[in-house]
Amino acid sequence: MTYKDLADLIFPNITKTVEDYEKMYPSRNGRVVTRVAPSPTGFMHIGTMYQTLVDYIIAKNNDGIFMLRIEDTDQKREVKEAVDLIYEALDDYKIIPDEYEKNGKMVGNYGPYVQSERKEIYHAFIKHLISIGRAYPCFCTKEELDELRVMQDHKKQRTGYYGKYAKCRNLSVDEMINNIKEGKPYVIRFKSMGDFERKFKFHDEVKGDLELSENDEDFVIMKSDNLLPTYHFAHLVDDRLMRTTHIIRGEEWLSSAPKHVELFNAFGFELPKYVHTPLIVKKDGNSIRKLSKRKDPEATMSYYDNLGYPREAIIESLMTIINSNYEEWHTANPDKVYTDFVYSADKMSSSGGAFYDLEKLGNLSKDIISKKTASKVCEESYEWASKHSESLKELIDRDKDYYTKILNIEREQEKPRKDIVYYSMIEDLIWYMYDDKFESRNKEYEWKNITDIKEIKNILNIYFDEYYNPNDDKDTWFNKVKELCDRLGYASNIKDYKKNPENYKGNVADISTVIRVAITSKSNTPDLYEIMKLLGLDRIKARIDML
RNA sequence: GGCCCGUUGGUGAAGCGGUUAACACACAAGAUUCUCAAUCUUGCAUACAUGGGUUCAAACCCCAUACGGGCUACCA
Repeated sequence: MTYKDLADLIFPNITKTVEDYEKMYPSRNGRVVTRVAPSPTGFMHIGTMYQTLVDYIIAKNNDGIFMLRIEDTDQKREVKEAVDLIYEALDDYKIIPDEYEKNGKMVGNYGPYVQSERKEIYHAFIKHLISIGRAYPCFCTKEELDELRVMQDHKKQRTGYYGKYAKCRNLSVDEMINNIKEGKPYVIRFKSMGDFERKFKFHDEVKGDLELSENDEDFVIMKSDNLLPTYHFAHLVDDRLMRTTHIIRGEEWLSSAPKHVELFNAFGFELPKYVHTPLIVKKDGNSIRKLSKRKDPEATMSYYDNLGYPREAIIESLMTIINSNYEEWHTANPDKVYTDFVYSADKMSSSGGAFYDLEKLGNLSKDIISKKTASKVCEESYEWASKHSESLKELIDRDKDYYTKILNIEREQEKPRKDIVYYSMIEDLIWYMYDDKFESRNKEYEWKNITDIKEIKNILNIYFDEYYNPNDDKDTWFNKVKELCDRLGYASNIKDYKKNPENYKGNVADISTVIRVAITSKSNTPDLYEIMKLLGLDRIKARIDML
């Protein structure tokens, strides 16, 4: 019996060869090809988004092709609907892959793009390996492997299935065939020819030139339960056949790179470029760790959606981690889109992990929102509210025009107001502009220096009877407030007040605060003049009567 | 335990043998026709993990130590 017989026994129905597939998926003539390859685990991790951006940028920079491939070889972890979630997330961020598969519809000629649909292809490659004696069935049980590990551990040796410990590699072909015929369960392992003591040069686009030990493990390439390949083997087959030129993946893969190199060599395939990106980490007390979906809500893209950050802000903040010179570039080129930025792998931080800074995100975000027009903010916040906030949606629905005007306060000016960080905070910022909310929601007036209600009413009565005119422009409006100050014994000029506070009952800031609080109940609001204009005299009077 | 990667101010991060060690966030003070959000100005920190080398010269090169991270699965 020969290896060929063994291969035929294991894969009797596989007739296509590696060469056939090589012809079916020809080289793409030097075009850059990247791919993001998430597993459908039920949520979109921020790290996946980060990775995606790198893939996307590299493809866009080089007029290349960006693919989305679903890695669903682990059926135990799979979650229903998770695939849709991935498409949705990319869609939200307007990152449209050039090649992908959705609802059974395939876009691109190098698919299928879902690993569970590629079984036959993997099998053809494995069959080839078996027939040349570079892969073999392993019948070791879970218990045996555990035992081996414990033993190696005890002897202080490297754990793993390699060299003399790889006992199934020494089975004769006849024994293997007999075992299979007896129905013993098995996995397929790669037969390594490597020597752990030997080093080879490996170039990583981020880390530079490295020296790694050769792989000597007979690692599993096909699982026993679903006959699907492990990541290592799928990477080889998929990225070869899809002609991926740049493998962008997290740093955690660096240590298995020797496996991949040996695999590519075994087939005589040219190695793609590897871009091992730092992980997104966070500080947890004294230790640093990967962002985890269980412990860190901010690890999941839905966290940002729920809060209502504009997507550009997320992209922007991720881009600054990807290449720290991005921010500088963007200030120099404010009109360009982020895909115009030229990514360089060697500028990527090679240090342990990248911290995702929510504070920085907030800063970026309010800057971005402040630069949008009021109607744009209206539109986007409405879209957000439709999914996440019934009450804000209701408020907008009442009168879109009025809502837009509120958003427009201090917006159309050289340095627009920056107080909205994300859309979910809008309602908290503007509720007092709605009469019913004002009446019901807050009876606590935030009076500051002047708290005597008689004095307050006195100030307001005089102001509204004799000074306020809705038709005044802003300068006139403020001058009248100052006139009122002078008349009532408050300093209209703060500098004067600071020099001789004992000469006055207070100053113009105190008077402004009284008006502000009476009308809005809050001591901090945007420009009072604009608020009063928007509210109109009747509504203002009604509010003052409520005091 | 073994193998690999890393360590620059409060934080992220430039730097690639000769720099006053950028820049951004945060922070502090002052300024502005009202509060807040901003904006402007200024400031800010004993920042190159430690100890040895190599060199006329080291954050940058080499070696050790410490610390952090990753991998060490029929998970990706």
